[in-house]
Amino acid sequence: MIFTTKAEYGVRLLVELGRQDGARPVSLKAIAEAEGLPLAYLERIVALLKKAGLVESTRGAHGGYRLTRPPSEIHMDEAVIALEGAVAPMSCFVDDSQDGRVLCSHVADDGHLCATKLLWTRVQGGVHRALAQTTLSELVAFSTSAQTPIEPQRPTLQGAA
Amino acid sequence: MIFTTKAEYGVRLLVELGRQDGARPVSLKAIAEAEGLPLAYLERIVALLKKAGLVESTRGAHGGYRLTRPPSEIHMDEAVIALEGAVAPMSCFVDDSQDGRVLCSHVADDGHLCATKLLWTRVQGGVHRALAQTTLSELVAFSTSAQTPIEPQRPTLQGAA
DNA sequence: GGCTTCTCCGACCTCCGTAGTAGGATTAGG
DNA sequence: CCTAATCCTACTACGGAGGTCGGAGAAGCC
Repeated sequence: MIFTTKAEYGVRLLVELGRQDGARPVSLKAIAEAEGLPLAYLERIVALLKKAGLVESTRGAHGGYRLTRPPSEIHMDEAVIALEGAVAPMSCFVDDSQDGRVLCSHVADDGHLCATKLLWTRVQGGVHRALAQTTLSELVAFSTSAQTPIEPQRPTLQGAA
Repeated sequence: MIFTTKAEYGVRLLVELGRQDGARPVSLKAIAEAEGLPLAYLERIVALLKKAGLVESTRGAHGGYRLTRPPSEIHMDEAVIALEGAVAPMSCFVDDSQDGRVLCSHVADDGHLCATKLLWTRVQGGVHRALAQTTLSELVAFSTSAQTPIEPQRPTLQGAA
């Protein structure tokens, strides 16, 4: 169960942008060198972020990329979904949660539902919650060696088991 | 971000075993036919569950597999870890959480930490929590068309955002 | 004892997505 | 007009997912 490097590189790219003040655009080349990532590949990744409206670009000399919003308003669920596509733990997992019914593609041969659907739904909820609770500004602060706590800011009931 | 079919098939296998009373072992062939899964592939998957001590086997005629514990005592984190290996959202993600330090393989070229580590740690926590809160007995109940709520039994503070 | 029915085990295969490259077209400063 | 940058499409290599095959042990049953 892993994300791909698209998510990894894309998030690092966003952090790199978030570290800047945003006055001037930052070129991909600078980011690629700072993070040690392949430039040509980053181009494809940043295109996903642009399509999602998270960054904007300026072409030509002294051009580059800039965040469209302050880092504190960028939640990572948006970013990761833009980079990875829908976050679903299983391929048969279409998001039909809005109508309350839980169905699967291989529905019910002999009268019983696909048991894993319940599990994957909960997992997806957990992932989505973790992503949504994390903002880009937190990652920026964390990366600049500040001691951001791993646990998100919201108090949780359960003792971590 | 998906699990593989190992997790899918393995969980369905466990549910199929949990649906039985556990008095007699169930053959893989019966499970494969009931779930419509390839028998030869299931063999490899159930071996993972056996190695993890979740099922036990009886060889020979009328043999098969059986749960080693009642379904209510089988939490899905154990099962999924047995099936998928460690649940880490990124390949560079080694679990060094016990010593509190958060480090990554590509540590810090120019003085700042790997920003994504914070994010993946939270995601992993969310996944792990969702898995640990779900027991096999819940999945069994769910699959037999009972209306198990998607949200786990624990009351949660946050409104689902 | 010899079937049959199972678990077990390792080697093998195929396909597809990930990760990355190559090469260019377009846009904008200086 | 040259250079620095984004943009865009096609191409490639590699590894793992997903599955198959053939056979070797184990245990019940006649």
